[in-house]
Amino acid sequence: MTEPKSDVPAHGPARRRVVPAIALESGLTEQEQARLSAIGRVQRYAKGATILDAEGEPAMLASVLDGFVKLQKTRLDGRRQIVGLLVPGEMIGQVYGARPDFESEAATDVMLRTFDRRRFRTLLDDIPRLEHNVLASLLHEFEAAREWMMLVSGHSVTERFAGFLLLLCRRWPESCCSVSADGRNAMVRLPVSRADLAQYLGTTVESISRAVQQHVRDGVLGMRSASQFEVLDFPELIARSGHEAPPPA
Amino acid sequence: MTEPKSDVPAHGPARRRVVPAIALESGLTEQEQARLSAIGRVQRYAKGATILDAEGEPAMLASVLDGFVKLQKTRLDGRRQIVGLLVPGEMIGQVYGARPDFESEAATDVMLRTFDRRRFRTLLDDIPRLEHNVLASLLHEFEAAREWMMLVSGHSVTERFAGFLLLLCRRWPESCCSVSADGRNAMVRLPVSRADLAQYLGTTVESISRAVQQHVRDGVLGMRSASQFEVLDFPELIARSGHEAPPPA
DNA sequence: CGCCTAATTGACCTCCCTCAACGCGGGTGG
DNA sequence: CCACCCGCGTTGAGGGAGGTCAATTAGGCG
Repeated sequence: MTEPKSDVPAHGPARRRVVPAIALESGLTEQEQARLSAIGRVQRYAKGATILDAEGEPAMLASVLDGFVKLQKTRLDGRRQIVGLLVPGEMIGQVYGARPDFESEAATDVMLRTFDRRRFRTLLDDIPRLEHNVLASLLHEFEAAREWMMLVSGHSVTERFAGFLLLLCRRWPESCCSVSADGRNAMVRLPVSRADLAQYLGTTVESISRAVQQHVRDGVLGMRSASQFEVLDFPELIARSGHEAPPPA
Repeated sequence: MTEPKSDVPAHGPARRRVVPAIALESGLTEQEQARLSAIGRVQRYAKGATILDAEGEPAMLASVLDGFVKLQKTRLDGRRQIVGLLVPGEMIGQVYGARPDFESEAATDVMLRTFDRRRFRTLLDDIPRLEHNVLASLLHEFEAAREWMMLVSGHSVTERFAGFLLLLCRRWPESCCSVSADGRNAMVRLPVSRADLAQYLGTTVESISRAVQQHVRDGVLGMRSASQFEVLDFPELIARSGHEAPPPA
């Protein structure tokens, strides 16, 4: 259960966990689960919808059930800086700190479980195991934040795009499909537009396009459609991302 | 105690907390503190020393007592990418996850309290309050990571350098001194070399130098020595960092 | 006083951001 | 059924920020 044993070689065979399925409920008694459910509501947001405003009171907490959510901050000049992409299992909103911090926006259609922040904290005091689960979720998010940092600080756009594809495979394997036996190639579907991608990677649509075509020309990627790629050479793609290869164990 | 009431207006009067002094011991009983002390050892590392290797077994955990520690990852091309700077109160090493993840290196001379990881986790199960403190420390680190991300993704080098100075004042006020009454100017001491700074900001020593001279020419900064700056115009420096102004409350 | 390292400055060149044009598909209305 | 349009992706030309290499200057220490 902690190792979903996916057949997707999230760059390289079986790296890390794939979809964490960190659930707030795990390990809770029936009664505790009931208390948690009592204050939670499942809500859906359409792609592009703002979930939490940076200014608004952070009265809500939410756990991502499906889809992904971008965390961003608006700069003085109006540009939006993405600081992270939340995948299922991660939490939106400051559980402890009161500061609103970042805006969260639905990057795709998403499904959330929302909680009243005050009530959730009460529960947190009552149920140590819940605090433990929150901590686990937080750690996961933390790790993701560092990965994200490695990604956006990759130097060339080509590098960042390669890194993004790999990140996608590793953290969101459902958008990756049909990997060949030798693990050298796979199909990847980009769930976002070029414009979004440009924003994520801190660049422009034009540069994204050029980076993609570069990879295609070099035979690392094949393109079925604008959002459907075939990875033709995994090792080369990894090399181009500039990151460490996964532990060859 | 949680509000050290520093007279340093960490860019703008009294923003957030200044030095958190998050201690693992806080709120523990005498006996619990004794158990914690029993497995901890105070250790010193000279500037530049490697504390934890990315490859080595993560058998050790540590809490930073003094100085600061850089978290970094080595890229394929040998360049080192800094993903964070740990200040006193924060923890090194994965408390839960087993993955070594990042190398940690002493950015200045540092003093740590180190723990055997296995024993620490045992303690964690026994003392819920300790887990709570770890969580608090982690949250702090998390927040710092996002701030760091905002910093390094600032677009021009000039912007990033301005942001770094402000971050330094906010998170490490001891390196900032003698702020004038109106809060417009202050002395700031850079605790690191240009080479380190370049690494932190993802750029080169030359570009750092040019950025500094730019600020000096424009009258935003004065330079007493290579590592001693006088902030002549705080508001302008903040504006140049490209970040939101601190809440003007 | 001479050495060594850190910091600065200059010249050059690459990458990518900007502005602009163009191709393509999918709708809608005639 | 076809013409048109509009959003999206791609391509091209030009310029600016900054990385790279190299030379010069300023500080610390024997």
